[in-house]
Amino acid sequence: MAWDFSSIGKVQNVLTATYFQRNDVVMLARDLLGKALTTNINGQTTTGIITETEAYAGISDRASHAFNGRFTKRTSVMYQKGGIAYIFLIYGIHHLFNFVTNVAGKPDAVLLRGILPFQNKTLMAKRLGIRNLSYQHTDGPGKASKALGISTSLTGESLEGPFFKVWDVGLQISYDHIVTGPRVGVAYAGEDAFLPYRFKISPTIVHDQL
DNA sequence: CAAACGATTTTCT
DNA sequence: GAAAATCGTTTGG
Repeated sequence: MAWDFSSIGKVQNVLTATYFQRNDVVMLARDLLGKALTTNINGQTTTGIITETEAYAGISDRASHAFNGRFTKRTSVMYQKGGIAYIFLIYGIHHLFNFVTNVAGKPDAVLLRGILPFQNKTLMAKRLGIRNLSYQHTDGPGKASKALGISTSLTGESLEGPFFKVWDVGLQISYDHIVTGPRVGVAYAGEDAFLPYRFKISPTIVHDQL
């Protein structure tokens, strides 16, 4: 079943901090699939439909940067109240974007792992250095951030604007179109490496839109 | 201060 | 499929 893109743009509700402050980060990671993330960088707007996420569940999650209450200059934003961005650099190259969730003091976050280019694809392609943009150029956490112009300098910024906004655009992703599995690159996390905290929209559905 | 290590991507065989 | 690229953050002395 293909997405009904004709409905996108008609129902546009901005997700508020209240939404992100809910305490079930795993549910939020799944619920964010199909939502739209807009960035406004240097007066330039780009939007992607969220296609893949991972949940990082606070101080008890061995895969989380905040495991065991680890509090550093980098991770401190995770402990703020939900509704802001946590962006960090990985492998010296990639800027990874997270939605900080839950209330202050509970360092939960949802990692953005993939988007479907939606608005201002021209600029996204330019940022990526690509001629013909397709989903394979935005289907990883580093690639998605690059397409949206996200860098670590925006860490701590609000998800209610002016740099970031998250929209409910009326897309309903049914359960049978969501693939669930273990998180990527967290082999060091022991038992927690096997937790089913990764969610993605079924690739066949996404491919229908290319 | 030095060293090791990544919530990855790309480019090789 | 394996390995390099590449540098800020973290950790240990």
